[in-house]
Amino acid sequence: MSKSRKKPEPNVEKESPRVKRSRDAVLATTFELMSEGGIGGVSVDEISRRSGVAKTTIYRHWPSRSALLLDACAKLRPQPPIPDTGSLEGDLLAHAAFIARQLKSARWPTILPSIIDAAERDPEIAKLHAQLQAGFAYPYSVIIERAKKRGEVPARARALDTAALVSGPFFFRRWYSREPIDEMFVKSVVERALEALKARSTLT
Amino acid sequence: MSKSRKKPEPNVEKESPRVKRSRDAVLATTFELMSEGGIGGVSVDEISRRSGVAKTTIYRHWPSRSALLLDACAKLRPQPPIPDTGSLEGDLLAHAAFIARQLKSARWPTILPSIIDAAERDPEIAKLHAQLQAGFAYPYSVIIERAKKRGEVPARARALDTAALVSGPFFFRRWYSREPIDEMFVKSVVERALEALKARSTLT
DNA sequence: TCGTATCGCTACGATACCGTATCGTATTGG
DNA sequence: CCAATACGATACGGTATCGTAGCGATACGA
Repeated sequence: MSKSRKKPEPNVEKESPRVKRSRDAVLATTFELMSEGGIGGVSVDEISRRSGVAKTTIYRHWPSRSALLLDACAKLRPQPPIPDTGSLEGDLLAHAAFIARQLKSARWPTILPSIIDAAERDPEIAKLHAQLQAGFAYPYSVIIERAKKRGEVPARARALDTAALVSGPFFFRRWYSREPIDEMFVKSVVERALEALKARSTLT
Repeated sequence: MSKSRKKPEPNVEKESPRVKRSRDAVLATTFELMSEGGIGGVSVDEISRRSGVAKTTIYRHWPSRSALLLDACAKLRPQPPIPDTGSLEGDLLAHAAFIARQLKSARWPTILPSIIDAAERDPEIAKLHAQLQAGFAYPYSVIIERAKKRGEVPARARALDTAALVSGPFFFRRWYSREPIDEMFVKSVVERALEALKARSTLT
């Protein structure tokens, strides 16, 4: 009930250096395996082998493989820098270019399909996916909100629609048609999204 | 070497009714399992249990689990009806609405993420994915080609770009933001794609 | 320095899967 | 009707996986 009294309480806040080493090593290796083989390519035995941390130790820190996976996925949030160029067009272009770059070189685009697949059935993963999606949409909402204050777009403009109009075509190229996302494509997609935002006929 | 001579040759063309029954049952069950659990949710033992076809028989028809999976995936091609309303806008709207409907109720959208995931690493699945993608893009190319003949769009318009601009936002909603794809969204997305097609500044 | 928390190692048990082997039975087509 | 073919049932060997148990070694922190 009360804070503490007798036992020093392992103190979740300040971990012993040893447990931190173990935990970090395991999480890093897990993420690495995820990058290589998706969620399905991660096994506890392999994590143990590659990280040098004993399997028993892994199970001392996480109750199950799923828990470990969810924990490791928390590292996925990219925390993108939200551009602030002073204009809606500048912000959107900068952010779109950033996403396009990430899709080409970052590691999370390799993992995401397996998360989407798992989310299709596993509700736990679905929750994780929703969190990732929210973080992904956040920059758009900031950018649109600023544009509203500047009077560049009507108040009814919806950030998520812009996200769909910009990221949608990018994702399509990355995972479906597998075409490269060149600069021209980024520009024209953003151009289209801007028109949608400023159009009289509201989006949705 | 020559066509045939002595043995009646099992005659791949005209299968014995028994083998057809077995093959069909197995393929149907495989597809069913894929719909429920994605590619990863398919095991030969489970197919055998659920279809009533002995595992030995399954291995008499397919050399491996992968071969069976690829065979079953051939059923995925949706062969969508290509609309011909007489105008580019009508065709695109009709086709977009069809895709939107499929995304909501058909079974392949449940399976596709697992294919995408597998294609990220397995070259065999990657080939299958490319075929599916080609079939998916085909209606767009027919529609755009007709519009070119009518002079509705410049000759440099690219069908795959239109596919990205239309299907991209749909896919985004289906698998990322998980919002429903209502009729308004379909209309506005198609509107945007039309603007892109007719814009002076070329797409890509 | 010394007790305790944490660790590594090895070995389990249980399950699920792939693919093969054997052998007796049922269907098919001539 | 009869031989060839396909089939079902069962069992197997091999591997990979998840999680747990026991036990001795080690690093930390007071």
